[in-house]
Amino acid sequence: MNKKAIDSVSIKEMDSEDVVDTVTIDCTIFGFNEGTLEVLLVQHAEGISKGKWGLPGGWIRKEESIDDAAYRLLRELTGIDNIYLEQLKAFGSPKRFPLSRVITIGYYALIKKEDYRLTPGFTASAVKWYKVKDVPELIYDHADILEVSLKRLKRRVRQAPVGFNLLPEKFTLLQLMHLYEEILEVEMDKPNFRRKFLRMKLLVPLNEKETDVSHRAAQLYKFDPGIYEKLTEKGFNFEF
Amino acid sequence: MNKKAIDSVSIKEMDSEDVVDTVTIDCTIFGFNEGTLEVLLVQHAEGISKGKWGLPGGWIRKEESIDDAAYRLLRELTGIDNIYLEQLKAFGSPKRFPLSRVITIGYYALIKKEDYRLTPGFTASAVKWYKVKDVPELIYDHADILEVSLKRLKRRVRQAPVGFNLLPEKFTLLQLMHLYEEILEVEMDKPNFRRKFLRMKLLVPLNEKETDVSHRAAQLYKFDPGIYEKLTEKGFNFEF
DNA sequence: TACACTTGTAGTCAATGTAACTATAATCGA
DNA sequence: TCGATTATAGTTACATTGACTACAAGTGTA
Repeated sequence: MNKKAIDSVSIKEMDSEDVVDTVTIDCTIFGFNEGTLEVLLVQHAEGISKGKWGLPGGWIRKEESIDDAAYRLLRELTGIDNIYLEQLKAFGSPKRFPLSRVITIGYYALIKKEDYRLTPGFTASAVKWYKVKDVPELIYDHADILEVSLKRLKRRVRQAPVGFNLLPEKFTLLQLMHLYEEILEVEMDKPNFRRKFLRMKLLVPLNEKETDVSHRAAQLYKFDPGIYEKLTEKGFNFEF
Repeated sequence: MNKKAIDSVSIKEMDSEDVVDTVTIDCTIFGFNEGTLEVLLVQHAEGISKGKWGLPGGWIRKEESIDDAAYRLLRELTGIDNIYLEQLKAFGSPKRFPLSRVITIGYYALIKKEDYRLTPGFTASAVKWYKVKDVPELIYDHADILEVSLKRLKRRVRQAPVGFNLLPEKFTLLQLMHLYEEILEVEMDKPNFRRKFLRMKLLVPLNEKETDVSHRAAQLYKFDPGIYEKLTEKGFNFEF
């Protein structure tokens, strides 16, 4: 099988044949920008899907675990090392990939856009942030994978404070609320949101306020890593 | 690769080489018996894992989806057709299977033990129900898969009424409560449980009561398939 | 400088759900 | 008929929530 034809994105892997050749990884990378949820898509430069957009992905090396492969691919694409990453599930329709039987393992990642920088190795093919509500047609079953990612994110965000991985280090309560509103597609009440979130002691108020706003500046917060970890493990229940 | 050596359980598949040879399926099958949660394990009859117990599994045919493969394997093993089945995730440590690089896709299933019957094709190798708290050492990474299955079941049972798939058609409120207690490993209060569950209108009281009990007979219920479906999709929130 | 406007933050109140109980009803076996 | 056992109903104190109102703190403008 000609891997070059299959997936022009996984440039680094194409040189080596030392990969599992029936299983790939595809990853939905979420970012949050000015109140809007976005995904990172790549444009395939050659092969049968030339010109079309898809989720970034690649091959698994024979000597690495699938999680390691996902981290590696993400690092290669975004330059970020400490990333929030979770496996979704495997996608395995027999016809999902037209040239041969390839099963793909879906992942989704949450990144702080401020940390993100495009790495040189990838500037060859186009890479672009798309608003989730505005993605173009995707190759293969990537629309499926994106949809499952979104559902999973919606569920996850109500059970653990993973949303923070999309926000900058310092943020206001309103930013946080807008994040939840955007992901869950609901409208919330400011005072109630505030009360609820502050009660769980996850947020640490900083000695800083917003700057450059034309109204009363809001308190900036960061989150308490200890409580964050506890809540991520134990989970909470965030009903709206 | 000699598939016979890898997994003696997937007898039916061994004859055919028309399978994806780097990916398997392994399935945790849960049953509920007299207040205890059980899993169905198989004993490998030959190969490197001879005599050891593991989760039932097998190969994926080239022309079937992975979900179809899981259903097929389950049907072959249990004789049940309409089974509750959900994919867990893929497991892919490079060394999880000693002979070659094989990635496995974990599933978990819930069955009503009354429906279960062992099929002739499988009586060759030993098949046995084990109490979840009493499983023997398992091959490969099957202990991992079982652990993830249990975690998933715990989470799922609080979000949708999937627990019913483990109960017989007709059941009492107390049986239902014991099921939740067993899965979630908590103790509950009868009156409160009753009130909470009845309020969601999921249960339909039958014109029948328990028989052959040496105390006041309890009302028998079945669940309302319409509401069941709605709740399974929409989810609920069952905190205890 | 005063005032309007915007957004942040605090507090109120009724409705709802829950945990921990107590109390009563039904049934069986002795 | 009585006592034991389990089903089912009801009570109460309490916490959480949603929908509000009110006020504070800044900005920009007349």
